Amino acid sequence: MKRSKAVRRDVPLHLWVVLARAFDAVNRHSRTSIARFGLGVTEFGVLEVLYHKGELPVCQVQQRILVESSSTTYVVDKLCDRGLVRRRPSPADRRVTLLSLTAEGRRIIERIFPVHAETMRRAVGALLPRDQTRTIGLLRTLGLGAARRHKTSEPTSPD
Amino acid sequence: MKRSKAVRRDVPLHLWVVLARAFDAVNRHSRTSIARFGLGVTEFGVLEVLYHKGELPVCQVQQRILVESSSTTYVVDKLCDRGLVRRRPSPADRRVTLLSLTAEGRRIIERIFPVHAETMRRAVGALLPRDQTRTIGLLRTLGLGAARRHKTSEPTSPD
DNA sequence: AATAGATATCTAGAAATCGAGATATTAGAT
DNA sequence: ATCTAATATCTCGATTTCTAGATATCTATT
Repeated sequence: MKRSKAVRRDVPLHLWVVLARAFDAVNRHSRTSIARFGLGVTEFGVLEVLYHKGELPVCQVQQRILVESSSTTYVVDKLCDRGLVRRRPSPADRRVTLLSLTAEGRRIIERIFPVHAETMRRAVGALLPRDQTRTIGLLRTLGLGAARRHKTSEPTSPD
Repeated sequence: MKRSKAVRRDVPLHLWVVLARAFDAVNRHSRTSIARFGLGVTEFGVLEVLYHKGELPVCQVQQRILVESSSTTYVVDKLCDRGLVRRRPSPADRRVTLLSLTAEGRRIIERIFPVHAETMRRAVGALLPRDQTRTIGLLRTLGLGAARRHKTSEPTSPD
């Protein structure tokens, strides 16, 4: 399969294209898998992080599920309505709201998580374990670098 | 920086998390950069692919911009309204609609693309060129494998 | 040529996500 | 103490994207 001349030569741009494609391909597994359980990816993300980390401020959940704060509010609202998540004001800092799983929420994520995890293990199974580990290292550098660059270029001028 | 025990041990799941984070971090550069020009990422994607590949059927554009067909229709509508893209029926196959840039569309993407490309090169600049090439290879394998697995598991039963 | 299945595009309505900004609170500097 | 900047959460309205399915056309098989 050929690449266009522009991209074949331009390694950084090619990397960006391939990153987007790989994410999309794996993400489709995630979406389909989670949809089986009547949840959206973001809803699942909230349940999952509370399951593994315990009670957390909204802002910390937000950082982990990779959406904007207003979207977080929206999803948490839905989960509260469905009785899977509970809000309570933080005693330490009156700006923050703490989130935790209800008994029902815990029951559900405990049942769902292992099944979904297995799906995702298969989704990335085209890479050998050794290459998976390599890729983790490379993507961590890439991701952290991109995040840092974005943060430092935001307050100042665009270009 | 530590990882939770569950993920630290579970290499495939960790890979999925890191992939999502890396994509998100780089994607923010893309979004911010493209927003400067008063376009959405998907709109930019359409202009870009028509710019580099010339006239194309809607379905081929769709595959490259990684959204569903109905979303493609939506974005193309907007670009046509703005006079940047033109539709015409394919003479060869009466199901397909061919898309191409108008003079105005070409003018805009010609001006925008180099600027955006440079932003994206910087966005992935945390990796050395050598590591960028390595990552491309690994992500290609990962992405193609995931796409194949998803395709073959879709028509049959979920699990 | 007739039918069944695949493909291409689009419609309609619902759902997810974003951006800007309001509000309250905390932290830091003077 | 006071003032300013930063942080946390939420509201509102607009935009984007999805899912499901309608329609038309094409392909392949019988």
